[in-house]
Amino acid sequence: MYKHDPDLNQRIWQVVALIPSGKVATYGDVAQHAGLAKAARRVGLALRQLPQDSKIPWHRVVNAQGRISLPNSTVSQYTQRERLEAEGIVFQGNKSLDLEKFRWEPGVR
DNA sequence: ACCCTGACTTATT
DNA sequence: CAATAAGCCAGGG
Repeated sequence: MYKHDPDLNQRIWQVVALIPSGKVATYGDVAQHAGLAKAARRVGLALRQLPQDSKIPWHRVVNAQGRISLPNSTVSQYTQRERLEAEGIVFQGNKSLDLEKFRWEPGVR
């Protein structure tokens, strides 16, 4: 898609900003939509660089297993789960969510 | 250019 | 379902 990378983070954040409330996307999905098909890890970095006062819904990004990919015992981890549940996302087994049901897919995969 | 790291992923045990 | 191993890609030292 893009031949240049003016700012990879911005592209990634822009994609994340498209995820609607009540839905989630995997790092892989975001990467693909940003034109980085196999660089899911890069997405994680971008989110980590995201300022806390940002309006980007970073909490709507989870891993391919439908689990929060933030290190345990971190505040952000709680924050993410709280926000997701507040949007109607339900966790099963108290740790993973149903991707089949909440995954956001504007295009194909 | 080389090596290590990581909010990842998929396949295998 | 949890633990491992092997891929993958971009950053940073």
